[in-house]
Amino acid sequence: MLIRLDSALPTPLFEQLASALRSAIIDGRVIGGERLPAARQLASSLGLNVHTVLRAYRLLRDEGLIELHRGRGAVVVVRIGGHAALAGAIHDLVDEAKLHDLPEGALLALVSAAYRSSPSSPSVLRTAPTRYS
Amino acid sequence: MLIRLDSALPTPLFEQLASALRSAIIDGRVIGGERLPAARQLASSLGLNVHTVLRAYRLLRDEGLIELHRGRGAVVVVRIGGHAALAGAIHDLVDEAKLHDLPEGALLALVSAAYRSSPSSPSVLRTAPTRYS
DNA sequence: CATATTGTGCTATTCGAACTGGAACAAGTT
DNA sequence: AACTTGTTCCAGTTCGAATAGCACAATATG
Repeated sequence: MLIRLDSALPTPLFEQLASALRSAIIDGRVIGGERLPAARQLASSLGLNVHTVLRAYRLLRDEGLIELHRGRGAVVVVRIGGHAALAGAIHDLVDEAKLHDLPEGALLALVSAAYRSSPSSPSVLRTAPTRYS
Repeated sequence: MLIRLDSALPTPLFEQLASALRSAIIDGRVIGGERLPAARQLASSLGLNVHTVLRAYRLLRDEGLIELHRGRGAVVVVRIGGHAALAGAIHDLVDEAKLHDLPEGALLALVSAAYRSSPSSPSVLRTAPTRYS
């Protein structure tokens, strides 16, 4: 597993790290049950602070992709059937978006909006209902 | 068009506004050639600063969804064939993600990573190549 | 049992970016 | 000419990321 991090990018380091690991898990390059390196070890390998690595690990744990145990480290969760369908759907969407010359940010925002369409709550209402055009 | 904004959310106001307009365009609820309300007018309607609205407009312009002209306002770009296929691909992906109980942030990060897989550049290399288990 | 390993929790600090806001300006419309 | 509308420059303030150190708890290992 090759991990490239760039502190100059706007994306936080812990997010870059989590993203690399996440993609590896979804793509099946890391098998369920496999153990990730210890946080302190990975931190010194990448020249990062332990907290940064642990934050990435905690993020992946909250997403249900890995498990964290004291003394045991981080272990990839075993998923039945894997994530092939998900990976395929992602690929299809990206292809379609590039056909439309849609930038990354716009695509992400659209996916985000669609994700929240179903169950989420708008919570606080800042403005009164408005109509235009 | 009903627009709900919430300054308490972590998402910036200009992004919330852009997101609402973007979804409306992609979903076809706003037709190509149609004119969006003037920035100052929309700002006072929503209780926002003009900059916030204009930043949302500028964002949509950079994404190729609208055009901005002084004295004329913001006009939705006319797209041949519309965005039906794109909207469908987004819907499919979100469904698949929810089947896997994948949180929104994780989904967005995966899409982002897939988007950059093809042409992007890793630029600066912060760490030496590393291997783990 | 004793020791080392590994994640958890807490507090604090520094740094930079991002968001919001005000005012003047430029280009187009009427 | 007057008005409308987006553009630009500048400033203030808030917020999060990253780092750091330390003590603690649970697990593994000998």
